[in-house]
Amino acid sequence: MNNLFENISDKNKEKLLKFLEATTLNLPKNYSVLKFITETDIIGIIESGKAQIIKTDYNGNQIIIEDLEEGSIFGNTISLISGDEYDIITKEETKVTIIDYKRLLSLDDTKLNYYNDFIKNLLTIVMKKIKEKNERIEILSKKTIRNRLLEYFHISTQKTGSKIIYLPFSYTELADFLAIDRSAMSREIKNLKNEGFIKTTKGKITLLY
Amino acid sequence: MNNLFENISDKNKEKLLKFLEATTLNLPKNYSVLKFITETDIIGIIESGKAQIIKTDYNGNQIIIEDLEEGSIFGNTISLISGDEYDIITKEETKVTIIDYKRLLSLDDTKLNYYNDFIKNLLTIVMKKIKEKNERIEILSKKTIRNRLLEYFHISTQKTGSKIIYLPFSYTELADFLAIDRSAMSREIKNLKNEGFIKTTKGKITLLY
DNA sequence: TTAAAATTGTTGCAATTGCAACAATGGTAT
DNA sequence: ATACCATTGTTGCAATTGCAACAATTTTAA
Repeated sequence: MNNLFENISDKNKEKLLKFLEATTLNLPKNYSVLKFITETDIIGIIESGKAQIIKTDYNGNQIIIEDLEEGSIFGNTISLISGDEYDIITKEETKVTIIDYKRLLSLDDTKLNYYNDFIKNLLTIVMKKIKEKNERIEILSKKTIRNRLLEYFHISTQKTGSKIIYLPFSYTELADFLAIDRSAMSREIKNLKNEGFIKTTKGKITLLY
Repeated sequence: MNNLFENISDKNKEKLLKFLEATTLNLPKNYSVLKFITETDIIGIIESGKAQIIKTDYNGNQIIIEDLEEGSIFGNTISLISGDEYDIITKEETKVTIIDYKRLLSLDDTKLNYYNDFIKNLLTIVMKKIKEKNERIEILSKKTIRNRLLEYFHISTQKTGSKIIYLPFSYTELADFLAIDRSAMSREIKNLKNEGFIKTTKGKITLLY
């Protein structure tokens, strides 16, 4: 389940969004989503397109907190966007729906059964997000580049059941995700190849162990 | 908000738990919580005591995924406890309530308004958890020990508004949390002190910048 | 098509880190 | 009080890593 509106008909979805006073934004590439939002407590849904949650720390360094795709949700409550340290930047033309979180919680019309479904869907998505965060924490807890890579491989194969890993992003982005220097990662991948642990083809890594 | 039963009376809490066929376990120190659980999809609530979610990786290394205190919730859905890689170990005498997650989602008696409250509380807690995970990811994304410490300090002061940080755990545990070698951390803290950035007293760090 | 931009590969070198080993201190249980 | 265990501090050293700089390749946009 990846869709906030699972089990909710289009008609009911519309009703619900009206109840929640949802607004929809169509944003071009490389735009800040949050610039258009004035409420303090929101949940956003990526209807189409791609975006990233980016944090800029006190030194000006940026890290990608999360990749957002179609169906992804975000929000200050959900994804820690407090103050001006966080922003969400569209990576392509993106359609976003914004709902007011407090309004969502106060809406207590139990006659609306699709409202219950909606909350449950939200819960499921949010829990899945925790799983993903835990996985990343497990990776980042490894002290060497090699072990981060191996942990990443391990998680991938656990998910797909396959020893072939199709990288969902570029090596540059993988290095960011693993929080290691790209060139050092490149060196370590070379080592793993030389030692016969892996084989690489364009955008694909095959485990030989 | 930290309590799953916020705004729910004791009477309704009891009713709800009965509906959910909840079971309560009283476990001594250093016991595996999951050993006593047969269902596959559960949510656990720490009623009293302390525990830790621990992952053992394929090399046998253990990392602490999360500290659980009174009021904390956990579960395979919530906190990624899949297979035998994860376990929850009590750190003292601990009382745990277990509910069936699927039953929770299928329970659709909208007449029970406290059920809605329960779901909303659950949602709020889970979102808070994401915030915490994001914070840890931000810390672990830093490449040097110094920057991990400074990020940790930064987050602490952001939360409390104070330049005095009361460490919630020992230095040994802090090093684990930051995923760095304890002795190397000790060295870096000494450096920060010598350079006049911080001052330390027992269980307390004061920022001088 | 072609120029520009982004991604990838490579390597030397300095800096940081983990590791190991041990001393010192503090806390706890008997 | 004392023996035991956990936490903390310290340091040398080897290994790993980040950084910088540059070449090669691929992708993108005009």
